[in-house]
Amino acid sequence: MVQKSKKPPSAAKIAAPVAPKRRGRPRAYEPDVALGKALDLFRRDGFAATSLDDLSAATGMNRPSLYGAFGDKRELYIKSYQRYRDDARAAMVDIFRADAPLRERLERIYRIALDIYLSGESGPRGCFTVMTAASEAVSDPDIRAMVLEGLTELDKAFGICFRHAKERGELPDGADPAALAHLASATIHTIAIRARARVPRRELEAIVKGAIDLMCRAN
Amino acid sequence: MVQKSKKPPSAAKIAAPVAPKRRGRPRAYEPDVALGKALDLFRRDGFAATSLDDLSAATGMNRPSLYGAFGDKRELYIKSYQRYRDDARAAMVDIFRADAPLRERLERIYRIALDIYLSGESGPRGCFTVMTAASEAVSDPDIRAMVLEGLTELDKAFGICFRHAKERGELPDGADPAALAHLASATIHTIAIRARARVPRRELEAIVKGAIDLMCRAN
DNA sequence: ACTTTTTTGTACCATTTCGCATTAAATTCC
DNA sequence: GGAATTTAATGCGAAATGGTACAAAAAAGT
Repeated sequence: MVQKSKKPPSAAKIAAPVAPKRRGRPRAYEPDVALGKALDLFRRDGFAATSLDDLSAATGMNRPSLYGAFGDKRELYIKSYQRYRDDARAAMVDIFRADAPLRERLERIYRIALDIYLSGESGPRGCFTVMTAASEAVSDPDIRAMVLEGLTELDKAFGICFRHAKERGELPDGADPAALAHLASATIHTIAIRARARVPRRELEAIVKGAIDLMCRAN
Repeated sequence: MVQKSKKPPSAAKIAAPVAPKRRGRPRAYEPDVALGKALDLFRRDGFAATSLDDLSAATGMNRPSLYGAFGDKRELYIKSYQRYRDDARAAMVDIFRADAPLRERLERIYRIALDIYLSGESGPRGCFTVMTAASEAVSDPDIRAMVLEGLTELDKAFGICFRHAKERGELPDGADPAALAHLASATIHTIAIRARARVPRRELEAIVKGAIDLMCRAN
């Protein structure tokens, strides 16, 4: 159950990613890259339209291995979503924490977001949080909770951003950081959706620019 | 192939919805209400997770009748989407055309939108355009075109709204109607997504209020 | 060399899914 | 009343789907 139950208890403290000398037949796949492939498929087609055969083919693992490594399809979807969130957070956290002017921070956040949403060999894949909200979230309480967490996490990050900017005098006194944060999230959501409709990057950047102009001049 | 090939050519000009005296066994269903039921299902579960059996049960039509009336599953989905768009347009067009103050128009539009997104017996169903963008739009060009049309139609309606308001002096000279329209659409999208994550109406209304405040005070 | 452990690979099963072929029913036209 | 026409109802069938049983394979321990 525990993520990394590799090392025998007698192992040295230092080594974590060294070869742990597992007992049986070695794995023919790397769990991390396999999960990445699964995520790619789920992001493109969604939960219901992605079959275990598809996943098996994409990961190179046969079905029993898939099942043994990640559990059933739903569990794999959940793990894929967590992986997506981890990646997205890792890509943005530095920018959210950075001590740069508001406009610059927003520009960098949206650039990263567009990179994520527009990537994909067979068309742009959008935002997995939005996709999951649009599909499984209504019927599956656990997944819905994760989605809600993803949405509020973004709201909060933007909220801190705008509160910080207001304290530094980058925004007028009347500015409402919470409302601005919701607008910043809304802009994320709208470009994620439009990306999947294959709106070209140019146009999405124009939408972002308009939104940033409004948010930076808010009163 | 033609939508309404009911009347014999000798029929009177006046009568369109009167009983057309069809030749064979009468239909046991009303196409309009059946399509409405199908739309309900598709909106809740999406294309892939809705089976023909589900549709058959919900509409009361058996599978061959479904097929005969609407074509295969994909065609039924497309017709459902068109129905959704028609309904949504019908619910909003009067407000977009009305000659009321900007703030009031926006408030009314978002109230209608929330009504649509939050309705549904088994949980809120969100916006079908957004759902379709999040699922079939990447892989199906025809559906993608419809989604894109839906997105731009909303942008345009809001655009006219803001341009009108600017001409009437409700917005400062520096205001950018196109950018505001994108923000208004973004607000639609964000509440549609959050609705499916079961964010309560109260919170959605607060988000809408914050957005309206910003849009009406835009400079 | 033999046992133990872990993973792989093949094959299978029950169920679901979509689509259609065929027959039975209900209505109008003659 | 009988032919023609349109729809309903039953049910089939081929394929796909999620999941698992079971034996072979590959490594470490003894």
